[in-house]
Amino acid sequence: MENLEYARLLAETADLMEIAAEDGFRIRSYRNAADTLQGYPERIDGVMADPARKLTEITGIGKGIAAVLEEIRERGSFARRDELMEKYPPTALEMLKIPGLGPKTIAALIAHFRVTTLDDLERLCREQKLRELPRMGAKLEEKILKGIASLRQSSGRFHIHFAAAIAEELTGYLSAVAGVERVEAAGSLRRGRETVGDVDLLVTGAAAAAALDRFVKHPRVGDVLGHGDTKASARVGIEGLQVDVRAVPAESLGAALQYFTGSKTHNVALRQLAMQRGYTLNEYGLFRLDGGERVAGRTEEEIYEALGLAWIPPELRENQGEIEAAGGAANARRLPTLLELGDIHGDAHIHTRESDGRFSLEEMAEAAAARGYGYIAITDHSKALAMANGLDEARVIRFAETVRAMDQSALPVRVLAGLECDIRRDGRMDIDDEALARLDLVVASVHSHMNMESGEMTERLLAAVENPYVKIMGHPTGRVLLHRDAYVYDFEKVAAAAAGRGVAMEINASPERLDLHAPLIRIAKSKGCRFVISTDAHHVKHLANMRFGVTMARRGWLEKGDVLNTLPVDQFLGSLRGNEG
DNA sequence: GCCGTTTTCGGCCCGACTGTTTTCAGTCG
Repeated sequence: MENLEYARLLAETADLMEIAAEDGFRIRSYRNAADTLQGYPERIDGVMADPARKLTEITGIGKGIAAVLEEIRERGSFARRDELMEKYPPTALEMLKIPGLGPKTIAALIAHFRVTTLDDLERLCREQKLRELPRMGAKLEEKILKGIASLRQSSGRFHIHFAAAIAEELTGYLSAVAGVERVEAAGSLRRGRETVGDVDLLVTGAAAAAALDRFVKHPRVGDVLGHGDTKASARVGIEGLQVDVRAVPAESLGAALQYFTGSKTHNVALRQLAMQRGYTLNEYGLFRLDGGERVAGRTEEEIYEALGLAWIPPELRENQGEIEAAGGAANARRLPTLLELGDIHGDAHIHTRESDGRFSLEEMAEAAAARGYGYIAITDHSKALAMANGLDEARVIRFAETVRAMDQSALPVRVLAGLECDIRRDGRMDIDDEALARLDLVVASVHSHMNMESGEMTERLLAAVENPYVKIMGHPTGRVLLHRDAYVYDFEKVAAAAAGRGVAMEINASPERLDLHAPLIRIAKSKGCRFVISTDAHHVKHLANMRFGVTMARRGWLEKGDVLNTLPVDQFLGSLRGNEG
């Protein structure tokens, strides 16, 4: 079993324990252990199989949780979890995802109304029954209804890093089958959508059909939804992500990739174009309307070329002007030369143990060097995030001095002194200017009061942009994928102000945020904004999330020149607000 | 439940807001 799955069982149990009002410190231990496992560099299964190793050597795992992990390994669950699952409906965990609904309220609803499904809960809210209970009222009913609606919308979708990991695992597994030539992921995963509903894999080679048989026997495959000669479909892992594997003849791989990559609207537009030019396009190739002769299909490039287009990178295939930009004479084409991961030279939003990160400055610098970066900015939280042990003015100043005093030549990369400073309700910074002035860069972010009225929120962000020390707007819309919507404000107005003041927009590469997303990136660019792609890493392994931020930038049509952290450190610093020229 | 230890039990993170009250429980970050 994967570490992630152990972690998930522990975290879910912690949620249920909270509803059961068990001891808070015990719950935290379960959560800590789950976090530890999630970030643990080795497979836990391997540690357990090794008689020379002990689980309790891992910090955060003691005798109790070690026994739980052994039990999970043997039978996939453990006693405490089984009891709680028996006691509460599975929807209890779903309900926790509704913002504003916490364990206490859920426990009360279950005890009083015997709620077992989201439908039950929805009906109770519509019938205004919740207000019969103490401390519950109209606002809560409204909030829950909204939450259920957005939960329904997002259910069945998965974060991109999760889908990518499964796709990569299966690609390796299927590629190892003798007689398989190529395995390619298509679908929204290939386009780099921030969440995906299912994964599409295409397999070519003499043994493509054998690969389908192998796929359904994969140890993590659960329900097999279908299994024929050319297609197998199954749910993978305990999360149940649907994966479709298709056997494709090599001569039509390009056509199949094009077809299954989509998007639907891109393909509709492309087929219309094909029609105008006397062709018909399907997953087997591009054919002449008169006579049915096949003119392309082995590669995507030859299909686009036959239609008079440059090859369009999958990230752009959303029918947002990419077909027009790819057309015309070769020298008149307007497709951007998209940014690539290798263009990135530094990471400008990183947390350490000073606030809520899990590693030291030196360890994060080491990990950045391993990625070939030249610099990082350490940007821990400011004091408004008390729970994250945010820095107050004195600690900010001390931190800046510590970084200045460091022997930078002894560090594996250049380390910049930064801060992720909270934007307060009134738009002022959480830290006074005198302290901010000591830093190399300030990322300004909203972490509170996310439900302000649009006009007020706009004013708040405009005020933040006015602070002379703010260099970057952190996760500008505040959305948390599959969990919380963006806060509402006049983005164009704020983007225009940021462009005017030289404040860069962050593209937060954390797979849970991916904020900004493509449509807003294009708006910001049209207003003259520049961008910084940052991982918001709280763990050394989070630095690898940069690829998802780059994908987001590509979806937003960005080129190397739009992104400041493609520059070497001195030019990067020089390009930030107030340092230009 | 974990950790650290003055080895056998005490400490573990908390400030602010919201909606409901009329002094505060629940939620969030």
